[in-house]
Amino acid sequence: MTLKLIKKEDTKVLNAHILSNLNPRQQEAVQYTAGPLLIVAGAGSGKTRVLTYRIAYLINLGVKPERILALTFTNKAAEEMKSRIATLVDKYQAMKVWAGTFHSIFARILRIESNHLGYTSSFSIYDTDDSIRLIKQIVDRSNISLQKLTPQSIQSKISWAKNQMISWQKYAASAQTPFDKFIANVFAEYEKRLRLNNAMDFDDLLLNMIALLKSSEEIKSKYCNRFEHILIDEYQDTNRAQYEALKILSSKHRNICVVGDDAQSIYRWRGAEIRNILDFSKDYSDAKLIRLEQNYRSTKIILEAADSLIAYNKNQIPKKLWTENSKGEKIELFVCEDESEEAEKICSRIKQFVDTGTKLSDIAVFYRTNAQSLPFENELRKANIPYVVIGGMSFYKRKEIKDIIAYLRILINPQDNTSLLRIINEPPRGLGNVSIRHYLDYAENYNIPFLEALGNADEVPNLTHNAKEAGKKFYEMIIKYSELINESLSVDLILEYLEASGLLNMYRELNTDDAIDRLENIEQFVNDIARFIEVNPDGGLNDYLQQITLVSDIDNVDFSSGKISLMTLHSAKGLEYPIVFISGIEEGLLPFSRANQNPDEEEEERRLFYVGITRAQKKLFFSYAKERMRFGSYYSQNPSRFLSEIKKELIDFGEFMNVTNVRKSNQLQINSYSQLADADYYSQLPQTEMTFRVGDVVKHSYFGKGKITGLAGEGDNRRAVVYFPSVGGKKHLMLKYANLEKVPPERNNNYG
DNA sequence: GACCTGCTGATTTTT
DNA sequence: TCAGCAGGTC
Repeated sequence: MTLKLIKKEDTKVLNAHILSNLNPRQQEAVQYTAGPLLIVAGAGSGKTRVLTYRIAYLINLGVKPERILALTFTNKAAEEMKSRIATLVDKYQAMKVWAGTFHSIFARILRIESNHLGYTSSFSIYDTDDSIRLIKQIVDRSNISLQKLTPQSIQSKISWAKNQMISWQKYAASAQTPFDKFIANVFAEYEKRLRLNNAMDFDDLLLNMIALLKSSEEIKSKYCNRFEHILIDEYQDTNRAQYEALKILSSKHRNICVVGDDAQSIYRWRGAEIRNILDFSKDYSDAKLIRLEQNYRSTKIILEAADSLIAYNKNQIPKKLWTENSKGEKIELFVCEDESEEAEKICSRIKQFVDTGTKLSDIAVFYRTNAQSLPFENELRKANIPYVVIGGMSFYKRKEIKDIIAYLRILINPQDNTSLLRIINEPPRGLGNVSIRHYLDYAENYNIPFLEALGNADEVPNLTHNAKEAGKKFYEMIIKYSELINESLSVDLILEYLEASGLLNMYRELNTDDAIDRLENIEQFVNDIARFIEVNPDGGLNDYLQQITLVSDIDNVDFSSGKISLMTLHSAKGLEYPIVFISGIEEGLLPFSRANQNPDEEEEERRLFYVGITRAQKKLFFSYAKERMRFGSYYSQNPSRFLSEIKKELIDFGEFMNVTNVRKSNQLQINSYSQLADADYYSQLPQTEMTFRVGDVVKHSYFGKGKITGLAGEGDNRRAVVYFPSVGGKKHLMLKYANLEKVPPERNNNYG
């Protein structure tokens, strides 16, 4: 009794302390602990703070931390959340909270319960790249010519369907066109083979979680009872499958607290349904709505710029962000000739900041596509300014690393045919396509894994002596190390295995720059494993492999390091920097070209720009280039329509102020100079040279500059296929009508 | 079966 | 521009 009283008193004190750090709205969000709660949290409104304080508050109230489930979008966010909770409550309590991404938390549960769904606990998790390989195998076998269907596009269609919870059966039933019917067949076979391989793709982690919860009352109540409180960050980016899983998981206690900002929904293309957040109050009619509208991050100018931009979107939850922060400086705009000049200008501005004592880690450069990072990297390297590129070609997606991952996977999941197929002849060991085919046929006939067929080489028909021996030898190596590694995982063992694989020697013998690079990457990878073993002495290879599959680059960035950050606008979500440069604000890039066709996509692109702007705390820069290298040639670019949507009094046009004189309507038009110059230039060209070749750069009166990728037909029927960056795709044009102008090559290549 | 070479298509964004 | 791959040659 006494004990209880003291505890209660402590709780009061502790929670009073927690609440004292919050504004009234935030306090309300933390204290409303019974029933569904929707927190609409604008950019920079202290969303993470509210989530972490809420969890700490719950723990102080006596809720067991292991009964709290916190789902985030990135592992980084989960880690940050955990470490912040650890500063508010006991460290060991904080560690017990189930915090992670949907994918990693569900994978964790699925490993425990795998037998209920017919998988083993060492199932492989396939990333997109693995899925595409598997699809390619299926397609190659089908003997159907793909025409425009690439394995990538099939993968994205299948993934889309799975995100919408459309099974292959449903997909097949509604397939109308031959294309769709073909995809339906691939889809069915793909699902079958995933099972056969004891593997799940990213989407399966969500779908199988739902299947698990529906598999029995017992399991359902086990998890529904366990999670007394569920919190979801970035709710605007959840998809249908995540939504369904949450609905079941929260059905018992109904303590579901979702936090999000519809204005920051940028993953529609991946199946995120903004509707989930817009309809939350419909799904839970008793839901409480709290708006966090005070921004603590940015200056008034930055906030107003963001606000004036996002006002152009129609679909929104009404809200108005405000701040007590100072007005701040205007946004500076850099107009550049091309992407190299853009990098130069930004880099020299960065140097100014550095010279006046700004920390490098306070500065970030954003862009739309990963490909845009290169000129910045070059320029920063020249200037000796340390930087990190976040995202892009992820370390774990490099060929040599994926090969090693496949080597490791097969050790713990002998059913993983896709991984085995990847490495069976890498390095070459005398098992080419023909032999592999025989092994695979045998495996299929006897319904055994590919690996086992290698072990039974003597029984497999049609094989040459060499192919039999090579198969057996490989099989024995795998079995040997699989046993050793399952006994105990050590770096020495891994190294020995990699030597035995022949992979290291292959690169050593090649001894090219590229090979040396790859060897270094492998070394780094082994170090990574060593680090893992050190931190997780009880963890198996299984845990390691899962972790690296579900982790993104951004999770591994050390933000305290003294480096400039370069990243895409997507990666920037959830981060903040005192100084932000947003580059490449051009039509075709931002909004990205495909967005032209669909107002929803345009709105998403606008939100993406909005996310970028609202990352900035003190000072924001915009830049665009008049010409940009794409696919090896220069194309002229126009400033983004979004620039004209931002109140112009917030932007400092600097030396380019005069450009605004060419304004024709009340809409701000900043483009013009390059276009006018170009128009003059082209009109002076002689119009005689009209024979076209593939690879020529041409100009079309409407689509602008493009590159010929194909030619067909004769005479009046002569047609060209032209890639136009402005539309982000190809157009089929009749030369007779298209009036294409040829652009002289020296105009396209003589830069830099 | 391994290796070489010339062609082609890719550039969104990522768990 | 460039990586990955199909197709041909040894």
